[in-house]
Amino acid sequence: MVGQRVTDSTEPAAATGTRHPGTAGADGGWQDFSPPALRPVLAAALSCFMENGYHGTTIRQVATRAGLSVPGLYHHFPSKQALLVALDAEAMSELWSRSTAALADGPQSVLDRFDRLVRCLTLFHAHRGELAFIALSEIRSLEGSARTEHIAARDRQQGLLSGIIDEGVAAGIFDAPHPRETSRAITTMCTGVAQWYRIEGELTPEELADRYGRLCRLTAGAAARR
Amino acid sequence: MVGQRVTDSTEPAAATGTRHPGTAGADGGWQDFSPPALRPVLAAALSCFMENGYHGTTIRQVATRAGLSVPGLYHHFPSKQALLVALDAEAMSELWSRSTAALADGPQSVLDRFDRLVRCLTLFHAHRGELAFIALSEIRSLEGSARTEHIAARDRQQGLLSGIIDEGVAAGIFDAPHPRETSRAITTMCTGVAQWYRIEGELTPEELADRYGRLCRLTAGAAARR
DNA sequence: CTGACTTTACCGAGCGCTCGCTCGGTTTTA
DNA sequence: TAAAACCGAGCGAGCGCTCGGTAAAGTCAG
Repeated sequence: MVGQRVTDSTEPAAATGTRHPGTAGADGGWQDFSPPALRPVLAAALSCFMENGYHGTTIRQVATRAGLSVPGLYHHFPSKQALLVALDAEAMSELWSRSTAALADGPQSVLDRFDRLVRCLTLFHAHRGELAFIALSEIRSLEGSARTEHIAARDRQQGLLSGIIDEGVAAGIFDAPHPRETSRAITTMCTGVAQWYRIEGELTPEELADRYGRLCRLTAGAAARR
Repeated sequence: MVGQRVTDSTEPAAATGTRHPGTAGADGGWQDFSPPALRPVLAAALSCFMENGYHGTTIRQVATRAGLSVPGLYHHFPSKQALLVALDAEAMSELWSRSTAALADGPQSVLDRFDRLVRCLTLFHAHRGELAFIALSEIRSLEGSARTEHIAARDRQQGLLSGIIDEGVAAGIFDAPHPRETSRAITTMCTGVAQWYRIEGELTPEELADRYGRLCRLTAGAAARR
């Protein structure tokens, strides 16, 4: 019941996807955030979920916002749950592919990789705030295996940062007597961006990423740049 | 429809409340977290909301968990919304009274007040994680004036920290070229504790507060203690 | 190019169910 | 003996979802 459109919807922007232009794309493209590029029905679902949450949203609201009737909506997605699962998968896979691209792209010193990953996290949560917010806040609305898979993806993602911090502590780059809490704190800071950042606000995502880059270095116990 | 039981429910643990023993109590009591002390119906509602969210919870589930029939539940609270509003008010007022107590209790240097406020935030979100989590994640489920009031309370609360950071920057205690983002990041770190901390885990809230105290000092651009 | 046929994209109406909430009581406590 | 605490039964509304279709956009043999 859950996982058929899901695998389908994972397809467009999957792991190394160079399919759509400007998605997560080629070598250094992890900083390009041109078009949101969600299918219209998913975009409608996302904005409804943002306003009222998953359980607070009715299928009729999503249909109306997508310019469809209820059966018209069900032509594209088999259930309300599938909409959430597709949005969640989109968020997790885009963040993962951008993160791995960011780590691969450039100098490989611990501090360089740390900076790029923090920048990637911040940019993603600023540019894709709504998507990230739903993926974070509606975990408990995911049913059955979808929840398990989300948590696995989240842990894998979190492992990227905590791995780097462990490396940096071992190498004496970071002064962090409790790496687990340090890593947790930095992750929380960056994902928290999705909760308050508005693209219409004073700061561009890039400016924010600069400032958060400095803050995260401090938090990790490294010297601030410049 | 919204705000009648609400004002009633704000009463027990309000501002300077010394009513229930061990609530937020006297001078230095901001670190005492003995009994959760929620009315049983509210405790039932809280655990349901934690599992399924506000909209995902039915009034019948809350009633069953409270050991009541549906009309029995409505004897205590006039609506489902009133349950959420009461939980939210409880969270916000307890955090506020503890925070102001923490600020007043002890040496008044900027760094001392910063440390105590961070400690208070961390302890609260560790000990009262469920309450804080619901208050944070169900804002959009609050209807009408309840939402507005929550946001006002949140801004007031946030003002405590950002005020101290501004002071510290002005005094040269903190090296924070962007105080707004610094303050936002620290708040996010501390409130984020409610999202992952489990009391059954390895760290006691007090140990966590020690570690987070250090991290927050670093983030603020102050020297770490010791 | 045509016309039969298939596929894709959609919709009006409505089913069965569960929701929040209430009526009109009874039992328990003070 | 009155107030407080509680409940069985059930109302109207709205929920997720489906039935049985229509309209338009390919597809392809002749």
